[in-house]
Amino acid sequence: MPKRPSTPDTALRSRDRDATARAIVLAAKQVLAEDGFQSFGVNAIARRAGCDKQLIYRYFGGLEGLADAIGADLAAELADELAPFSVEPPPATYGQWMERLALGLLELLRRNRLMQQINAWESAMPSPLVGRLVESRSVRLAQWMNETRGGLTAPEGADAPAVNALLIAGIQQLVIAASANGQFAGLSLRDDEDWLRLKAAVSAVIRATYGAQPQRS
Amino acid sequence: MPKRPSTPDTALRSRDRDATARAIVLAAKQVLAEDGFQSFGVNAIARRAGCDKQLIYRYFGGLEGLADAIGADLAAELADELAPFSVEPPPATYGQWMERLALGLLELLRRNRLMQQINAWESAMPSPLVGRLVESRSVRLAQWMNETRGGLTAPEGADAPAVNALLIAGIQQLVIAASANGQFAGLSLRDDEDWLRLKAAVSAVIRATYGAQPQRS
DNA sequence: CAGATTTGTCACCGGTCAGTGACAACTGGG
DNA sequence: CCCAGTTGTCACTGACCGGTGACAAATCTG
Repeated sequence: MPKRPSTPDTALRSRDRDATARAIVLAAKQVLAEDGFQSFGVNAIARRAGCDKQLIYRYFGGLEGLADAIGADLAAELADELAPFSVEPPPATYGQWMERLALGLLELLRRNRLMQQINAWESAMPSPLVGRLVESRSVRLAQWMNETRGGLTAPEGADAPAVNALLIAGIQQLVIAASANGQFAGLSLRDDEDWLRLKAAVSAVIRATYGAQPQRS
Repeated sequence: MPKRPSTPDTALRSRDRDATARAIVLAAKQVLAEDGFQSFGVNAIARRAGCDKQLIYRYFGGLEGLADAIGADLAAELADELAPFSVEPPPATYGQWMERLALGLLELLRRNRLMQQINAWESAMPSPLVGRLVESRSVRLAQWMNETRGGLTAPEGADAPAVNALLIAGIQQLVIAASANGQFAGLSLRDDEDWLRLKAAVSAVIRATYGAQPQRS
């Protein structure tokens, strides 16, 4: 046979733009989830995707366009992960709703290393790049909250937005810290028992603040 | 006059090793506080200190030694900032103590951009370098907590370590998010009124969880 | 004064980064 | 079959990084 310069059986690595673009998005998500936002650059992503970085510029117009593609990907993913928490019977009180939301968010965030990295990135060094990633996520989350809250309102005297922001921020920070250091403020956060203990504390705080009994009106 | 190659009046920039070392530590703190841990490198610090990066290696043995020097600096600073919260009359209940601690930490952290950056750094990408910065701070804080808590103990039924970690994590995350984005989860955190509102929420949560009345025993 | 030491500066090395232009290899339509 | 367009690769630039060796300038010590 005459010498064929390359790719004897080219069936595997067929020249498929869509497949390559998908591989790049996947590689970018992996790089971000596993190596952190420090490594989120064209070189590392192309290396991981097994293609040339030039393709990132050609197919996505650079990192920003790629971030948009990832954001769209994430929005769909988030919707899927959020769905299980909606099918249960609707909460009877605002406190029940918030408790379910907080515990669900904790569990979801704990198992999703990609979202952890995005949150850490957003906190550590906000940039238009990470902003594009966050946008779709927060929109989808707010939408889910409105759907599940029903007509429930917080008890009078409690500043629900402030209290909820405090609790969600705490959960987010604890998940990030656990992923980074395995503990926070002396509280170990490694195995499931540790997390069960924290979840109990979250429930206790919410019930104490919003009350366990139904609201009037 | 004959041509003198450099520094016509060398009185200002006298060759003083200690002064130069202090200038480097100051520059490093400024770089970290203002530009974030991304910029915490020998080049940026030397540029800001107005000297050559070689001196960082000579006087501190590299970035790690410099971090140790900053840590010592910070420990003293923290002790000064913590002092005002100790002079008041001792708290009567565990909840009062925790409330004072949480609000004090919030205020302290909010006004100290350097500690914000260190916390963000620690969460985003733990490294031996940032570990050296964190160590002295956490030791000093734990010491202060033991001194001010007196003999107070948490009410039975409340998992104080978990609840406190949740609250402190929330405060920390909110301060960082405010510094980065001016808001969190839709809660604006820009002017003093916003912070007053958050502080009220912190107090309300702590009182609801630990109870406003004194503990027995 | 003379020589050694300290203090400070500069130039350079290898490496990684983002971004770009040129080119090779493959594919499909005429 | 041939040619145009697509897909992918490679080499290169310029910038910045951490780190180091060589050297100039000031200071101290005898």
